[in-house]
Amino acid sequence: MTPPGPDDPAPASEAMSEESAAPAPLSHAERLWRIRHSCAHVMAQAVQEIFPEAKLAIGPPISDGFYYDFDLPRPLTPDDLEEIEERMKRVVKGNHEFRTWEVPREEALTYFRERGQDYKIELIEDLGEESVRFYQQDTFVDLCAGPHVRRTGELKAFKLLKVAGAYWRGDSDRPMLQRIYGTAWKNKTDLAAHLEQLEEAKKRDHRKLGRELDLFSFHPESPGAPFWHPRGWQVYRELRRLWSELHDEAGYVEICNPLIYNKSLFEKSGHWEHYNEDMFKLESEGETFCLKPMNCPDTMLYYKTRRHSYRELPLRVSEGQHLHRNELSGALNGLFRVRQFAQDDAHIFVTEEQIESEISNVIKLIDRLYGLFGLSYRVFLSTRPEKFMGDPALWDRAEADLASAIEANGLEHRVKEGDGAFYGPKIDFEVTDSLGRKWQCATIQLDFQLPLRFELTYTDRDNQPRTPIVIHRALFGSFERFIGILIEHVAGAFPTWLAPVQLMLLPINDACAPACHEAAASLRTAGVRVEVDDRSEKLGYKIRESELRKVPWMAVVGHKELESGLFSVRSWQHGDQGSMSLDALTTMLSERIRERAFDVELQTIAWSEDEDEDVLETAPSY
RNA sequence: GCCCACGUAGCUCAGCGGUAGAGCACUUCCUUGGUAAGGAAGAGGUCACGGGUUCAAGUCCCGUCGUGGGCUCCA
Repeated sequence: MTPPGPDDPAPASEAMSEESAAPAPLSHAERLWRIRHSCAHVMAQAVQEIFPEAKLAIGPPISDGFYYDFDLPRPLTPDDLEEIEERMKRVVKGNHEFRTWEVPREEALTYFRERGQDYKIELIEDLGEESVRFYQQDTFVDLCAGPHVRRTGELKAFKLLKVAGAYWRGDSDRPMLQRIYGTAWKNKTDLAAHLEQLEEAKKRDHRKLGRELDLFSFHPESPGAPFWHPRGWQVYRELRRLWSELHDEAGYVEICNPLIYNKSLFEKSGHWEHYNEDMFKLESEGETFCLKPMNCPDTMLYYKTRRHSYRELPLRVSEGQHLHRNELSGALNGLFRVRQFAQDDAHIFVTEEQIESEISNVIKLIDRLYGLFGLSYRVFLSTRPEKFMGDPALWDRAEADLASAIEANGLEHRVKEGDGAFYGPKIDFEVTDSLGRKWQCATIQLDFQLPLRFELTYTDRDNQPRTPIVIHRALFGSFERFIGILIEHVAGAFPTWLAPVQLMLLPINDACAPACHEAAASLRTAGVRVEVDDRSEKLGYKIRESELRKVPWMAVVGHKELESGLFSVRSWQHGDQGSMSLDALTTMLSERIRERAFDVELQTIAWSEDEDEDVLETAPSY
């Protein structure tokens, strides 16, 4: 059959509406998926009305919304978005039916050839099916597997958000298209909640807070490398201290290796072949050196400095040196994507039998760590990919060990089939922050290959050399990125133990300042980070300043306090806390600090995340 | 790297061909004040950098650097 033109809807006998096709009740996720997918089509119609010569690429639903890629004669402006949105609303008002029908491959190709829709042609050719499916609403026809909502009138709540460049099929050698992103929900309430969440995210952007709270800065002289200011570095130091304590307790040893290596090291590890482009390189005396992009190869060198017995394993070696990766300039993003950073890295050398228990140990460490920050997380197990190295039987056993280590810790996990690295399976931890955003932080990766490449051995019970297995693992991921996540998670208001300044003493007038300095000295001895705001300003002014700096605790000291010996304590979150002796105040603070109490009330925003998180998994695969 | 946008005082921004502006922050002085901004004065900018157009360029054009949004969540 010939696909119907805009004024020639498909014959009723051949056209099928979703109404008759899908009698089963839809899950919430499925409905959202359809709404978003349908919005993409309506948007494409609007764009095509404005630019009849527009070439359409793809327009799928994504989490929170949808996008569509277009090849257009000129760049889009924000005004264009408004017009497109207006036109979309008109289509919605028309309450047009979504119709669908099968089209034989050749006819579909002819249809799109006549219209110069090169990308659609390529899609059909790549599909390699005998027939494809068309969808139509109002005047707009598109190649699409569907399904969609029944009528455009069901698209009640959407908003176009931004225009971005996107390569056709994500390939930098192919044309750059213009992508319009939109968000769509089942009703206006959900849409408003989502927009509010976006607003809130903007407010607590770590780059903005980093400047406002004087934590760090970036400079063109070293793009992608954070300059840590005293307050930000204090947070960094505190996290490092925590990290060292946890690892000392857990039986790790820490080493400190060089930053610069002859490229031969990376030839041996295989990075030179695969990672070359991402490394910073230096020349010296005719030799090529690289700033190390990861700690594994040089940790292997450490292992090889002497012979090892099976009695030493598991050998847990941590290293937190700075790493450099020459990330694409356009990929840099605050603390989230930097060129210089430190991973809280460790490599554990184990025997095959030790995998399960050692993985379990790492999981416990991660669980303990995240608990300190009020972060919940999910666990993913990635299994053997199609292209892999090593013994399949070893893979199978290792995967089973990883799964049972997860279960032994009472955790649930999802399997990402075939998503492991070629050198071994892995477990990823994805934390959810207070705004419901997900971040992949901790990772545990088994490596069967690196020990072989470096010819690592240990001497087993029977006096025979055996090859150990290496476990790569990081808990925070990188300190830089984790601090960025943390800043946004707590909106800049750190728990007491992490706060750059934990207590601000506020003398009511100049006469009370000396007493404050005395108290400050005593508090510092007790390990409290305290400052005295002894400027000749009014109390209200100083309080405001400390509030804006998100200092968790303040103590007002005036004549009253000096006479009674009781300080007026105020907390950042809850205001006036009544009076307290210096001793009691010191005890209260040092307890919180010692326990690393998460004394932060997270301000969360309602979002429908749990309802749509399975959208992609339950959706048809094409 | 690529597409688009942006770059004016430390920060947030106004100015968009005709002699650089505001608020906050900063400095000095007055004020010694009790739970989120006391008052006055002052200092501070080659308008990112480099070219070009023009009698005249933060303002228009080109390039460079940086920043921001993105660049498979694949019909």
